[in-house]
Amino acid sequence: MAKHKPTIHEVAHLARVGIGTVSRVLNNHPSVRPETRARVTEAMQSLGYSPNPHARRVAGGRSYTVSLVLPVVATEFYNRLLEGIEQILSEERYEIALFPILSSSRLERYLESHSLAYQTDGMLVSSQGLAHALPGHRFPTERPVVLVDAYSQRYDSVYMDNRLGGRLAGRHLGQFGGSQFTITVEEDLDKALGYTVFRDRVEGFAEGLGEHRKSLPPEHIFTSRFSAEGGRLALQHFRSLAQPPYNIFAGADLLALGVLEEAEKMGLEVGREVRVLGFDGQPWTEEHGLSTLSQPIEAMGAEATRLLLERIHGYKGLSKAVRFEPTLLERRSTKPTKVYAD
Amino acid sequence: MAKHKPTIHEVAHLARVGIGTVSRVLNNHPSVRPETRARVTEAMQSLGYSPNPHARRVAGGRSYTVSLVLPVVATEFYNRLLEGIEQILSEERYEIALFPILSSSRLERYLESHSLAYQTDGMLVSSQGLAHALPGHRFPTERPVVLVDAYSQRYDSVYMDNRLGGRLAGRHLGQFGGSQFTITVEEDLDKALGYTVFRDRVEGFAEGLGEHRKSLPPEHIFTSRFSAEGGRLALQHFRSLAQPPYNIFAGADLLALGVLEEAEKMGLEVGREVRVLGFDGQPWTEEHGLSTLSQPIEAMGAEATRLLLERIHGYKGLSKAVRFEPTLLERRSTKPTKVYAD
DNA sequence: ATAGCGAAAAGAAACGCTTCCAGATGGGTG
DNA sequence: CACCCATCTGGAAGCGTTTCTTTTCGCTAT
Repeated sequence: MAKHKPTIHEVAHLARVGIGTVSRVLNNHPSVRPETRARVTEAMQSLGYSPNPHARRVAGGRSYTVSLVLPVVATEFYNRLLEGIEQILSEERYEIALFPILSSSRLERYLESHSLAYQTDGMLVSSQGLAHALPGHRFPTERPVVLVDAYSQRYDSVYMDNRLGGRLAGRHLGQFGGSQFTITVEEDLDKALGYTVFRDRVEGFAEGLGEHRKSLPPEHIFTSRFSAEGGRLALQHFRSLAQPPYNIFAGADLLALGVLEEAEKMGLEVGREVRVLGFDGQPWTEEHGLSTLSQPIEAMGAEATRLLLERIHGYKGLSKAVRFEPTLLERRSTKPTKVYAD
Repeated sequence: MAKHKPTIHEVAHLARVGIGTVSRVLNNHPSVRPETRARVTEAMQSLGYSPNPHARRVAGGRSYTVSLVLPVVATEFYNRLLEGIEQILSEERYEIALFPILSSSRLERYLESHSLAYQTDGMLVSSQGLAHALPGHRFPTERPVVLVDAYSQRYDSVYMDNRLGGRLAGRHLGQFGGSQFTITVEEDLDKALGYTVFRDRVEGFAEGLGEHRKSLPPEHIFTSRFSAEGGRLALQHFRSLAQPPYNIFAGADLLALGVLEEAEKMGLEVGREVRVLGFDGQPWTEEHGLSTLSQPIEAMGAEATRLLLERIHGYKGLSKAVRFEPTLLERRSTKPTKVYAD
């Protein structure tokens, strides 16, 4: 633990080059001889040097840091999104600064133009509502902004086609006999953020069922908070409405997990008496044999990051929107028994 | 929206002073005549000037930014904690940089010494486990660190006495007739963070009941995830074990809310057949008439921040620990009917 | 050999601030 | 009235980088 962080000068001295050369190595400037570059890299290693981002920012106007503004509902969704984002950023040696929105008052604070969020090279914003809450739908910054899991005309955006996911769910579950149900999440907490995620999934589900000439009665929609226990209550409720088999499209894997737990407790056979389909494609769904609509969340985060870096590097083209599609993973929880003709 | 952010030079020019004076005004240096100070302040106002934190950091070694490392389980607890912290920081014109730990891999990344988390003037760390996970229980930084809602010998810390809270719960509910129950939260998600919060509360509860010569049978402890629905399942479960009245100590207000919801659905009278006591003292408990153990969370955050700023300003004393106590708020949900003699 | 050229490297200037030192100002004193 | 001291103020130096200009070097073409 050196008391004193090594500077570019010490690296330069040790590698017997000028400070300019060290800087060029840091910034991957092409005109450094490979042999010189190696010497500098080695010196940096041996000194444990890492560049001071504040100095870089002052001198070059770039901090090699990107802001990520996101509502933290601490779901695995954001975990995985972050995973995808950090993957790309670390490859490019960028740092990430997180700005979680926990309340709307916090949101407002982030919109003030002197906020730290704007002191970085660019912003990734993951919140539909945030983009809309702003005057003129723009952020008070000249730096690039990319929206993740949200859509805007002004900025580049990447988003998940939740409605399609719902439709796939309807097509899949619609093939089975028995009643159709769905569990959705109350948008209460997220209303400030303008979520339509779960609504889109339910609407898509109804459409998908329609392709089988089946419909979704309003009382077959159970609204819950975002928790496994919500899924358990949902199954209890459905059981009071109809006889097995139950076909249940859960708006999230976590809800589906609750359904599985409760089915087991009730002694209902999963895959026959209770069929349940989740949404998200969480890693743990596999071990539970849970069918799910897998979302390429990491890929979405990665793509957003690539778009942002492209802008940071000076790309000026028109803003574009990239759509991602969920895909169906069929597992035991919706095993297609010989019931359907085909 | 000026393209160009005003600098200290422009402020100096407009106020007809030197840059040194402007800097002194910024840093509240005493030796500036009030009249000069006013002129400078006015110039800053009219230019919309705000100092560049990166430049301040490079020049003075201080960035007026504090890191907050915390596990984001997006509970209102952290919301309120942040509230208390930001209150103090904004008074002192400090900024805050948040480092939410969403997974343990992220945790490790934050421990690397070049991480952005260490580029600030000090750290507030809210995670028991984090402090212990470190080699030698120290963070790789020379800058001050203060622990919030955690305890350590090496650093200043402020913490909540959860066991006392449980004891208060036991003393209160123990006075009533009927069976005693508690709902606790599985520590699964938080095990990496070394939570003992909920365990402490349950242990305290048993102690408090002991003062009434009552005990807490293991099967009267329901373990749930952190959700309102968990409280509903808990009440269902308790009902299968015993007749009313039920006295329920919920480890969190959110769980207690579920109990209230389910009691209403079951047609059980709250305050007589079902008595429930929450923990946290969330603002919304009042409108629900929910008794709760109120935690001075904001005060705890504020105190931690004060300790940190004190260290940043150079205080070198021995590390201290400040304990905060929950207090009982009695509301309808545990209305003491004439049942008890006193 | 030598002029000429392009590539690579050195080092000065600049980024926006803090800090320090020297200079200016003004009032009190002998 | 000269002198001294305390109080304020101006601006140069410096923080750790990037970037631009200048210098150096190693070749090729004459």
